[in-house]
Amino acid sequence: MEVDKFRMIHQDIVAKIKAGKYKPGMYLPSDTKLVEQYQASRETIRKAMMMLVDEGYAQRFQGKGTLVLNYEHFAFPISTLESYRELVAEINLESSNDVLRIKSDVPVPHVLLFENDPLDDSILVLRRRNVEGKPMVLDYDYINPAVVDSIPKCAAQDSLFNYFENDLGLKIDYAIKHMTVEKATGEDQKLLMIPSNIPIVVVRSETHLANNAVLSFTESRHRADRFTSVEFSRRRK
Amino acid sequence: MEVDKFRMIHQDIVAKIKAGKYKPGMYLPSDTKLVEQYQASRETIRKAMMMLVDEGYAQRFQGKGTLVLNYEHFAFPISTLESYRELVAEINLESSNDVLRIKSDVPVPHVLLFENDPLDDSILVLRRRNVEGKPMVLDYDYINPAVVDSIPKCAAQDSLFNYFENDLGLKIDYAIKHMTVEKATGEDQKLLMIPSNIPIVVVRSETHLANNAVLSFTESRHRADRFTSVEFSRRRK
DNA sequence: AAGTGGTCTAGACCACCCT
DNA sequence: GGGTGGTCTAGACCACTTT
Repeated sequence: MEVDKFRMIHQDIVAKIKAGKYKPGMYLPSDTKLVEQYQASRETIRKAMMMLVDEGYAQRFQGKGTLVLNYEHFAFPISTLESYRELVAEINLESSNDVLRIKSDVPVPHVLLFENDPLDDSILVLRRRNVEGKPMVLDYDYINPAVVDSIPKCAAQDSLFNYFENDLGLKIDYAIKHMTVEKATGEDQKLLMIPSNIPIVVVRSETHLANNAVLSFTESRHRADRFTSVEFSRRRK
Repeated sequence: MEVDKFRMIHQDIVAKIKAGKYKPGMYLPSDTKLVEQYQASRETIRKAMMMLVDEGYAQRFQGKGTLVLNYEHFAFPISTLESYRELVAEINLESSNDVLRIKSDVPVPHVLLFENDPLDDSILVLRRRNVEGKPMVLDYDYINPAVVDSIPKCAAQDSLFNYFENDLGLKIDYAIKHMTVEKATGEDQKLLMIPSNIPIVVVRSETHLANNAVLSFTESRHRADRFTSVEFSRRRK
C-alpha cells in the first residue's frame, strides 16, 4: 500500500512498537543503524523518525538516541482525523452502528457553516453509534452532492470514511473542528435514551479533500458523561 | 531569536500571512523562487513549508503551488500546547488572572496521575482566569519541586509558561491531555460564581520537558457554557 | 574520541498541472 | 515543455553525550 520509503519505514517501526519489539523506555536503533537496516539515506530515516515524534510515539535526544514513549494511543482524540471505525478497532471495543436516516436535498444547518462556503442541498446521513450496546454518539453528516452522488446504506452502515477513500478514491486531507458543550435536545434524549440533565459534547466539523473541496459538514453529539478525549500535543514555538 | 534557517523562513512567511502580504486564496511563491529569495536549499524551504501545512496555514498542490488557507488561528485549541496568555493575546480579549493560592508540599491528586509517574509533594498554584471580567477557568497546577524550587506570586500572576521558559530556561516539549465533562463541584460554583447546573469541561494534563522530566500536572476547569475549542486536524494515513 | 541527533546543501528523478 | 511540488540521496558540519 504504502509506496514512499519513509512511510514504509515509519509503518514498520510503529508496527514494531505495537508488537512490543521496541518497548517504552527503550532506545530505538540509531539513525546510522537504521540507514544500514533500511538501505536508506539519513534524511529519509529522519523523516520517518519525525513522524513518530509528531505522533507521540518517541522522543529524540541529541547525543543520546530516540526514546520510545509510553503514551497510550487510544480514546477519541478530537484533533486527529480518524474514522470512528478506526478508533474503536484500536481500543478493541464492541461497537455497532444504526443508520437512522439517509436523505437527499437537505439544506446544511446554518450553525455548521463556519465560513462562507456555499453548498447546495446536501445528503444527510444520520447515524447512532453504540459502544458495548449503549448509544453513545449521534452523527449528522451533511455530504456535498457535488462530490458524492449518493450513499448506499451499507456504506453508512460500515464506514463513510472507508467508502469515500477506498470505494470512491477520495483523498481526505484535513478538517476544522469546533467543540462545545450544550444542553440535550429532545431528539438527543430520545435517540440516545438519556435524561434531560445529561449535557452533550457537540463537535462540528468541516472536512476537506486534498483538492481543497468541502466533502462534508458533520455534527457529532456525544453524551457528555461518557465522553473522553485524549490528546498528545507538542509545543510549537 | 530563531537561529535555524528553516525556522526563520517559516516565521517570516507566517508574519507575511498575518500582515496580509500573502492572503488566503493566493499562492505563495514557488519553492524555486523561495530558494532564490532566502538563499537556501530546496529541502530547507520545504521544511519551512511543511510547518505551514501542519499548522493549517497553507496547502500544497502538486503541479500548482502552495495555497494560503483561510483557517482562523484563534480560540482555545486544546491540543496545541500554548499558554493562556498567548491564546487570549491572539484573540485580543481583555483578560485577567487571580492567583488564589500558592502552596508547597501538596500531594498530587490521584486522578491526575495517568501513568505511574512518581512525584514528590508538589507546589500547587491555583488561579482563576477571567475574560472580559467574568470568571471562566480555574487552573490547578501541581508543579514538580524537583524541577522548580518555588513560584513567585508575580510569575503566577503573569504567566507560568513565561516564567518556566524565559526566566528558568526550561524547555517545554509536550503534554498529554485528557478531557471530560463533569458536574460542577461546590468549589467550582463558589470560585466561578455559577449555578450548580452548569457543567464543567475538565482538562487534565501532564506536561513534559525536552529532557522528558515531568514539569507539572494541571487540571483546568472551564465553565462548559462558555467553552469553545477549535482544532485543525490533518488526516494521517 | 566516538557516537548520537540537528541542520543544510546540491543535485537528481518523478508525478502532476498548465499552456 | 516548462513549472510546480514530492521523494531520495550522499555528504558535510555542528552540538551534544558518553566513554
